[in-house]
Amino acid sequence: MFQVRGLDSRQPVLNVLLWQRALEPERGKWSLPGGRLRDDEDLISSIRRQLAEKVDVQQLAHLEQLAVFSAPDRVPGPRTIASTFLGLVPSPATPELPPDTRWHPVNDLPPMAFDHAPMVEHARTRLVAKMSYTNIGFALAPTEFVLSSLRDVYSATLGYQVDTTNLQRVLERRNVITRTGTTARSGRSGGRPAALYRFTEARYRVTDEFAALRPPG
Amino acid sequence: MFQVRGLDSRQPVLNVLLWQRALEPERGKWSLPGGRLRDDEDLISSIRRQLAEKVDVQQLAHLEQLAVFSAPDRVPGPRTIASTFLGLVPSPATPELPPDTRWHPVNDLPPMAFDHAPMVEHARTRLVAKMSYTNIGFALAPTEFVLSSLRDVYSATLGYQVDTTNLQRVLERRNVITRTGTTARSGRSGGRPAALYRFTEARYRVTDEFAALRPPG
DNA sequence: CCAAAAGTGTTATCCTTACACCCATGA
DNA sequence: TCATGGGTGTAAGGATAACACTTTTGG
Repeated sequence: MFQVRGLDSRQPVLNVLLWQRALEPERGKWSLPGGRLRDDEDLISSIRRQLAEKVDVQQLAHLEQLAVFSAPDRVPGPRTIASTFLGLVPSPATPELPPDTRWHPVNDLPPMAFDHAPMVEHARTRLVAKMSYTNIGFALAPTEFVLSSLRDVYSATLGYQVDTTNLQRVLERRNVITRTGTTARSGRSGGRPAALYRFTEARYRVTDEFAALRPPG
Repeated sequence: MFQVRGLDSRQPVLNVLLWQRALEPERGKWSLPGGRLRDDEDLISSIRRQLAEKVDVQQLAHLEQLAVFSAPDRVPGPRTIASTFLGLVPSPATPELPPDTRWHPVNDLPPMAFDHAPMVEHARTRLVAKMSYTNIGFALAPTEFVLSSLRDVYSATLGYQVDTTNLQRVLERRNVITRTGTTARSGRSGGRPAALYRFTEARYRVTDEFAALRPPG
């Protein structure tokens, strides 16, 4: 589960939700949330159930299947196969967390249990790719937002500075974002009030199969 | 497993290898090759083992994980989860097939067992997407080839007519294909002899994250 | 010499980045 | 009226599709 955190600060950062193991093996290391699949549920239902134990699942705006990790010795004990998912939580949400659970910046991960570090890396790669040619940003941004906030969401996720002006035009041309018509109040230090936007659709969609958001330079 | 078949004919076509069920349930319908995972192997090893029973696995140039199908009732009997893979066989290869196994054009599938039809559709979508921004064509094309053959491979896979000239320049600029220096003999009806090419790398590689092969029009 | 197939040159178009400039607001 | 951020205009660059034109071969 990813979320862009610190949208009000100067440097918002993409975070991942981790859970610290209380027992051996790998005690003290951090894990992705998850658990066993029951016989009467499919993987998506299972993941939703697992996550419900950690957070308010209502806040999960997107959930998508990723790779399967199946090395026979990936965890000690009986053979276990991990099917990983990408979950996204919109930015202003602040889910209640159990005490053993914390958000961690993806660029500064703590010691990770088993093969969970490559899992996070893989998930981030998929997310970055999809920011280019889908409207997946809806699942990370607030329902209504100012362009500079959206730019922060994209910058934090992609890992490089995005130009607000061009982001606006690219997303407007693709009809990914829409003006609400209202404007936000200007900050305490003055400045022109910004127009409010929302995502045109609050459902995952491939907006332009061949589109690109290129890094600067 | 996909292969472009009929490269020498006027209209080469993308095919998928299917196997006809001899027993209930779904007797007579066609299945993707596969089988159960053993405790001491990971998914890739397992798939290679399963396929070895159908074809010469040496001819498998690319193998890649796709989606997991996990609906509890997707097959009758005990709960079974299917992890699907995309396998590619280069074009001139003609693997020996068991009698219950046949190549079928992906655009004209026979009655499919269980949820195997959407599996094929999903695999083809992934393949088409990857033709644009990776060198995955190496796994479908002959080791050495003439540009018009490569155009046929791309056309069959993508499902629309590709322009030879532009394909050449796109792939050369990305350094995906290389001239061998030799030329093929011209056909019986005359014509200038064509230069032979090969793929620069015989390993899967993302060549240009933001590249596109757009359909005509 | 002609048909056929391969290969090259050139243009038009589209998308995106970069950046200068204008606009609206609070103090 | 000035600083601050928001918004628009415009130009430049890069990649691709379209297509006319040239080259090389067999009959």
